Amino acid sequence: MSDLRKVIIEASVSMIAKDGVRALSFREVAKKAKVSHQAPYHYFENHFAILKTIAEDGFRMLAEQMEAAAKPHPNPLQALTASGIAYVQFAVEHLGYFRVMFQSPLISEKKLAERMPEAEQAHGVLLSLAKNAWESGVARDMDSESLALLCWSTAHGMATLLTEGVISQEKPKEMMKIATQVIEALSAHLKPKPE
Amino acid sequence: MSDLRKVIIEASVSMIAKDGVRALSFREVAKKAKVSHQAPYHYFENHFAILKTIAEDGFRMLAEQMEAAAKPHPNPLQALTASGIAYVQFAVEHLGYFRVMFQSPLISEKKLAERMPEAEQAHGVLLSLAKNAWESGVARDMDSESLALLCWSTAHGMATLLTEGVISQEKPKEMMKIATQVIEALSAHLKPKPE
DNA sequence: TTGCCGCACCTGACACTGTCAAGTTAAAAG
DNA sequence: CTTTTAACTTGACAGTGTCAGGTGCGGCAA
Repeated sequence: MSDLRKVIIEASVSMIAKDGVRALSFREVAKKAKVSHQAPYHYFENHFAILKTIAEDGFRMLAEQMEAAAKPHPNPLQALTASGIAYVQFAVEHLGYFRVMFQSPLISEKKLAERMPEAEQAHGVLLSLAKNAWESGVARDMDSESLALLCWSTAHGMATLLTEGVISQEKPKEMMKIATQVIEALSAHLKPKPE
Repeated sequence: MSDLRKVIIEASVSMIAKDGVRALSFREVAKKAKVSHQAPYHYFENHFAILKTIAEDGFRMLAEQMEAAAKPHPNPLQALTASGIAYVQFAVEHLGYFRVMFQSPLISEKKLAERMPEAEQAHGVLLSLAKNAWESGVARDMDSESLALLCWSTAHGMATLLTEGVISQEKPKEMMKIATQVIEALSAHLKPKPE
């Protein structure tokens, strides 16, 4: 992989993490990389193409991080919970990627999975964790897809509220404390009650 | 209130609902309103100012819609649940406003409430609904602020996943069916168990 | 009636943006 | 030694936000 290509992606991601998707500027990126304003076009056809690349990489990273977080837990509900916390952690640590994945204009076009297998794969990780939890007796009043969607919504909402500074503008550590608390509270209420 | 001002806001909101916050263009708006490219500057100091106005209006509308949805329910948990569904409905019906409220660059600056009393007020509605529910015996394993945050996260996550087309690109009616199902599932798990 | 004020706009210019077209230059391939 | 190709560069264009400076016109004091 070319060096400049990597520099361009890194600069773009950090610009987006700092000031939002809107703030991405090819010319600014080129300036940072000390190349001409057209150099980025050698690696990416246009604005849209770099966002797509970033989103694909992001979904790959997210899937990895969720799986890694779930792995050590033999209890399926605990595994699901841990992956939810990892989801928020990914958003906090890789805000640039996260914003592109869920805020960029490439989202609102067609079904996400169809045009991005990486997103489908990350979704698959969630679905299988939810299915395991459901089969172990969690939330039997709904189906496992609904359980997955409930968990996803909560984690995703938490992630966006925290990273977009709606709740507060704390340090990452503070953010994770809040997120962990909320997600574990949800988990506690999903746990089947022993009779 | 001036006529042109209203036209400018409406055109901006519809542009943002269609193609995202990034797609807002003062000059395009001016073209739509059939005025010169500088006319909008008579009502809004700059790009930022119109986003702020839209966000303020949006938070006012959201608070109203949540309160109205909760009002008819004597049961506090049902009231909280209804306001959660209303939250998603607001996002679906007023996507332009919703995006500005939570995606625009004015978010990630300082604590939201400090610079926008309207947002603080909407937050107040949520807090009081959650407090009522908590006092009626819901989710006693956490405090009422955490309950509020859990509900907010779920509703907000649901709203963004649906409106940004991550889950699917269905008709509004379909979206609301999914959202209602998920939020009521959460509600069912929060309900105190009769011994 | 006249002169002036200020509101609600307009015209023009500037720097900046994405992107098309057309070089350049140095290494690899034949 | 020529030709091709990869990795860029320079130049130009339309579109953008926004500053500076008009313009016309209704209202109002003299």
